[in-house]
Amino acid sequence: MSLVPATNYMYTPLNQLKSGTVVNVYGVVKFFKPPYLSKGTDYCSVVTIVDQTNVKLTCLLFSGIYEALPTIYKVGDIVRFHRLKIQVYKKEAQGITSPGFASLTFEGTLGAPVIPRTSSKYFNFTSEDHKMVEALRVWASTHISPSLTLLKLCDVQPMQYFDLTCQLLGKAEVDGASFLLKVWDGTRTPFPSWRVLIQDLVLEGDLGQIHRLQNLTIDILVYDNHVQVARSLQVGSFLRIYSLHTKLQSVNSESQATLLALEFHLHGGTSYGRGIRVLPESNSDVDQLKKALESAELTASQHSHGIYQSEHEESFPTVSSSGSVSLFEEERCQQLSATILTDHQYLEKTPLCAILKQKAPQQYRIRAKLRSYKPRRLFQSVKLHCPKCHSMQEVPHEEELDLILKDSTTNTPDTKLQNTLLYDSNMWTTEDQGGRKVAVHFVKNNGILPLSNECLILIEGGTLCEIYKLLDKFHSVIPVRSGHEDLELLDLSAPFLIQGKVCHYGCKQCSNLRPIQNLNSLVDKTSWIPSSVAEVLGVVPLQYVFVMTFTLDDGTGVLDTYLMDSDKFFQIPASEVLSDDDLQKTMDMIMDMLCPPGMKVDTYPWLECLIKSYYVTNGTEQQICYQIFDTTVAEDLI
DNA sequence: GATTAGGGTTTG
Repeated sequence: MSLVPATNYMYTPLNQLKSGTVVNVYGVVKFFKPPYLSKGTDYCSVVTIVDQTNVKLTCLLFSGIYEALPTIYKVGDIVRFHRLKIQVYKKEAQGITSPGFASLTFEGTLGAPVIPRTSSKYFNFTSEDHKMVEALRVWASTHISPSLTLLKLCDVQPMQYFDLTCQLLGKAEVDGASFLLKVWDGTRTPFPSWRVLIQDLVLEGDLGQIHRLQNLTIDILVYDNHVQVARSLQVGSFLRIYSLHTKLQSVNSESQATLLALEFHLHGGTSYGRGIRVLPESNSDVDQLKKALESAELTASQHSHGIYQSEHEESFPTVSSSGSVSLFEEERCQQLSATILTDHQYLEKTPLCAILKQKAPQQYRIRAKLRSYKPRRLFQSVKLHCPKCHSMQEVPHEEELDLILKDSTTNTPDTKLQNTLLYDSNMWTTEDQGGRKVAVHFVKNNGILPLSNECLILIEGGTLCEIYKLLDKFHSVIPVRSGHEDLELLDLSAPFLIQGKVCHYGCKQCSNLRPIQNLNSLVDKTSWIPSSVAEVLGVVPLQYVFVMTFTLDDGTGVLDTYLMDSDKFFQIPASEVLSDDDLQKTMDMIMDMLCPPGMKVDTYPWLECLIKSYYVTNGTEQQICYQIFDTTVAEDLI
């Protein structure tokens, strides 16, 4: 530091920037793309900062040297830029590196030590800088919401983007466009990770460790521009992977059971800061991660030692409850169980300890208690499932739905498409909302308008609130827009049919939309059965399902099993539960009955269940999963 | 010496 002549740097507040000037600035990172190789000659990092003036500045930072770009690990970090050029792009100020650009980065956490991260050999750092950093920390603590995207694997949900801090255990070439990373963070995902098929020999890493950690490891596929970065990573290093995408996939296995697996993708491109950054051992998050890994490793090795022993024992014979159970006893058991079987009553009961030692696929009848279940919140357990491609997605929230409807109906209704043989039309112009036009088309039955409670209406430009109001009076609503020759369905992000308070969605991948006029081919134009409407419109309807993990315990062993069910298990339709307070209360009641809060496990009721076992395959190893089937909650509980 | 990218998720 002493080699640098004492310079008094002036820092320009972000609300006083002038185009064409070169300035020094301080700011809190609001958004950033970790450095990546640009299509030119340099590395690039895009960083948006904000300061106490509440003005944002997006900066384009280029350098031929990766380390010369700011070492930002997360949103909330504080940066100091020297010699940043201000220019105007799309009528807004923009920062760009100018000759001699240099940066310092600090942790943004209040109270954390103020240690600059930089690759500069010599830099100016005074008590004034110290004060600047602390002032920004204080300001940010009340003006910037903490990032919610840094998640542990145990907290990830199907279908989300998040940032993962992890250790690299293995890597493998998959094909030119994708590369496999095997990582862990010491916690277990709510569903087992998918296993990407690779040739055994191409996996680089400690195979023994990967095998021992089993489902504590996840498989991440990285694509396109991330492949070469991934290829260069050192096994054992600590990483932060930004904007990692999860997707829950169900695949029908040989045993006909549905396998649920969580996929992890780092898609191509750098949108939303997608990328990978190596974290140094000195990073405080790495410190915490290491502790979590150590304790998880300990548990895993104990566990794997147990499995090792059991592999050398004779495989456990299927235990029948008492040789032959009398019919009377059988009935009594059924009555005492909170769940009953809807088929396969002839199967004999198997203790969980025996199931845990057997191969898949098998079907079992068990009697156990529900120790715990996930997710705990009802709305998190309801998903949309495509019976054709088995993809799983979240149910859009009402606010989301409102936006989807707004976004997909920007064009005004075309009067040429109104009043056809299929429907009579009416159009309104709203007064207070900038003249928004709403068209409603009343679908006729053989040229005659039916009673309103049997009438399907097509609506253009209506808000969710307006649609709900119309549903009080009319049978069903289909949101549409004016196409070139016919009214057409909106993008399948929007429901293709709404009845009561239930939105019926279609699968974007499997549907092949057909013209609205095809509604004419429906013979029955009064009952509007969703599956029939879907069929004539070329929509593959998504099914509402409950997806839950039940941890079952019968005193001999503990088993995690999945439940994927539309209405048979709880006898509550998953499609209606989100919009019906009474059904929600019933659901909560059932769950409290099956797994009473604040009570000892001994006092929980017994559940009689049928479960299927099946394999999740992973080139070198196989993991067994279990799913509940043909079981229903006893009626006297509902 | 200019270029790179110019925040706003893939569709594997």
